[in-house]
Amino acid sequence: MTDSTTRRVTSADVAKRAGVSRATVSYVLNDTPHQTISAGTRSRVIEAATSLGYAPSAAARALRTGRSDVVLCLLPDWPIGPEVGTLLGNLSTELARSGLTFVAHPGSQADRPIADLWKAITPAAVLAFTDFTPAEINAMRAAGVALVVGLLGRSDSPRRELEVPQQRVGRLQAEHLIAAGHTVIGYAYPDDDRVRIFAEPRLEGTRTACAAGGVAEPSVRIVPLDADAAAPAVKAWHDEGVTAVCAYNDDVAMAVLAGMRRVGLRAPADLAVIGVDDIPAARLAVPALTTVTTDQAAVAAHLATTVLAAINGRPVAPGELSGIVQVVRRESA
Amino acid sequence: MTDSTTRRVTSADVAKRAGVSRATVSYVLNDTPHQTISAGTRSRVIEAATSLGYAPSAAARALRTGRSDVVLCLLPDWPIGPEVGTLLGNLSTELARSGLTFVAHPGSQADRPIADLWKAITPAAVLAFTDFTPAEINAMRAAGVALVVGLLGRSDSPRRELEVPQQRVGRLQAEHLIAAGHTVIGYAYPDDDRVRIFAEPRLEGTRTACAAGGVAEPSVRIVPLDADAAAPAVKAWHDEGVTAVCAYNDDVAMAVLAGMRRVGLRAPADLAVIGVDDIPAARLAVPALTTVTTDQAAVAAHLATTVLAAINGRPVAPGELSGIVQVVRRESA
DNA sequence: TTACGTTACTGACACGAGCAAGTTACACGT
DNA sequence: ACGTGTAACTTGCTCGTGTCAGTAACGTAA
Repeated sequence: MTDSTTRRVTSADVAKRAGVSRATVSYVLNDTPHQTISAGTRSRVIEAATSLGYAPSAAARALRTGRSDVVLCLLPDWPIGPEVGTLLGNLSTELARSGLTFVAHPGSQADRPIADLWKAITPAAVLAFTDFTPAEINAMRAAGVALVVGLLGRSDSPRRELEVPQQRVGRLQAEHLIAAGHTVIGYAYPDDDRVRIFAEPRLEGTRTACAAGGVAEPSVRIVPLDADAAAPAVKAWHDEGVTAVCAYNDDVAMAVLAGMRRVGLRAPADLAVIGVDDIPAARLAVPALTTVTTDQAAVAAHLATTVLAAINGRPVAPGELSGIVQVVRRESA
Repeated sequence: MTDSTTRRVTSADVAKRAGVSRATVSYVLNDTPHQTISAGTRSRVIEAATSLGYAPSAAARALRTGRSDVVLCLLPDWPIGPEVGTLLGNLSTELARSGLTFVAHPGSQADRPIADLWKAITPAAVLAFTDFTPAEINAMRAAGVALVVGLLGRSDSPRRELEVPQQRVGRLQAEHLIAAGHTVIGYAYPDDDRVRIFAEPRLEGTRTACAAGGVAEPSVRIVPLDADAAAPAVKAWHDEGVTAVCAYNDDVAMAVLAGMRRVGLRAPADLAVIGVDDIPAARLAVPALTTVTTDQAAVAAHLATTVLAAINGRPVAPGELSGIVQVVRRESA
């Protein structure tokens, strides 16, 4: 029965109800170390707090401590797919377990100088898919942000937690094709420049696998998401003797399939194709698309522990990332 | 050259630099009404603020005013597609233009009682795709949230800003098919119960269009995202005399196409199919998928003005929503 | 007894910004 | 000269918390 005119319940209300001072309430509710509280008082405070439905004001807390319990994730300006969506969802769940609130800020950073953004939220940590400049990182640190992570980016950035999974994706694609006996491999690179930060590490992984498997460097071609535009690339590969291609993702893989149809080639006989993500359309394609999935829950869990460790000042545990990506074997490769 | 040890720049710093009191700084920077400030002072304050790189602490501001300039959007627990992604991006841009910060909270509400969430952020407005209970709405109102919007939901909810666009989508699908001469229409309903809030208004729109076009009620069948599972539904439609189906979205539409392939039917000759969303895979399908797109930028703009109006206490302008959805004509219908 | 330590608290300040109420200084009318 | 009005400020309180520095009560040892 919350009355509309009711003011916010503050810790002073709890204190009055429990017959103690506000400080005591704070100590009890935060389990402040080196503060001795008698069992009786503790339970009285807790009882009062729950019965009043007390929840501390995040604004006041943030003002006092200089940081909030919000973890801010800056999303890239290109449309995110369902995979990134589930990754964020899992990450949110994982962080919530530790009392952190995860929020994402969509839209290009150009909208609003990102400076304003983290000043407006005062987050405990900031994650972003792209890089930060050293100046930006310093500014955030100074403003009380405990952790700044660029998930992907230039090779000189300190932390790039998503880099390894992305490379493994590309590696696994190539390994699958090489194991199937292919020796001349192509790489279908996306048309959209904005996804370069994802595409580069994947391609890198494919290159690594080719080198390790004693196979020539992959032949990289840009494949637009259009049958007519994809056809020339497919034809060029075929003329080159390429028998299998790793595609940046399932959309690009489907563009390759569409291009093949235009040129009169059949998968996997003339050209094997393997995608990434396992979007719903992949299993419905003709032929059904072989692809690589990532265990987003596992990645999220790893990311969450990294964030938590950094916020609490503990050393960051080295991630266990094996088995995080897997091939979904269908017809196209 | 921001030194790492530098503390946050406060309005007191600006005041000192400009040689005025803190209050004056506040008045200048907020254009407080009924406060007269001389031009000289005003420019000195502004100069000091910009040269120091001052940005007000959101925490302090939120504490004082009782609300922040954050607009919180609760995302549903099912994976969001690229369309919702761009909608959020546009909304973010649109709101940023008015000084509001848009953030999204992914993950199921079950993670964390939503009460904690808005207490932790103290947003100016809360948007959600699903409904709120009246108790939740009251609690938020009491806590200073200016606006609570359930974008979709039960018919007795006050505001459902996304309802109309969704209905128009379904209506436009059917209108397109009826205009092409079809008289027996099916509706391919999604397998996933979680998207029901989107599916219901779309189906509703299709029903409306059928009634208006003098055509029988659409034959609704659930179509899973799997060729084998979709085949029986397709066969049943064909036996029924259905010549065209509206699909919930492009994924479902592609499942229908896949099911048709299993059963040996061809689109659009034996059965016309129309999807929703125009995902990249739609144009790459065989046959290329006819579909309906929504102008997410326009929807975002409408949503943004609604939010702004409500926050500023102005009456909400009735939305101009015609021409927001359009058919992308390809081969399948 | 005094000195000292521990337990279990309380009082008061600080965080940074907004805003009501008070204070000058100056112009204007009578 | 004196009130009145207004432009152009400043002083000081407030929002709700976390936390440092007390302090009273109660031992306990010398």
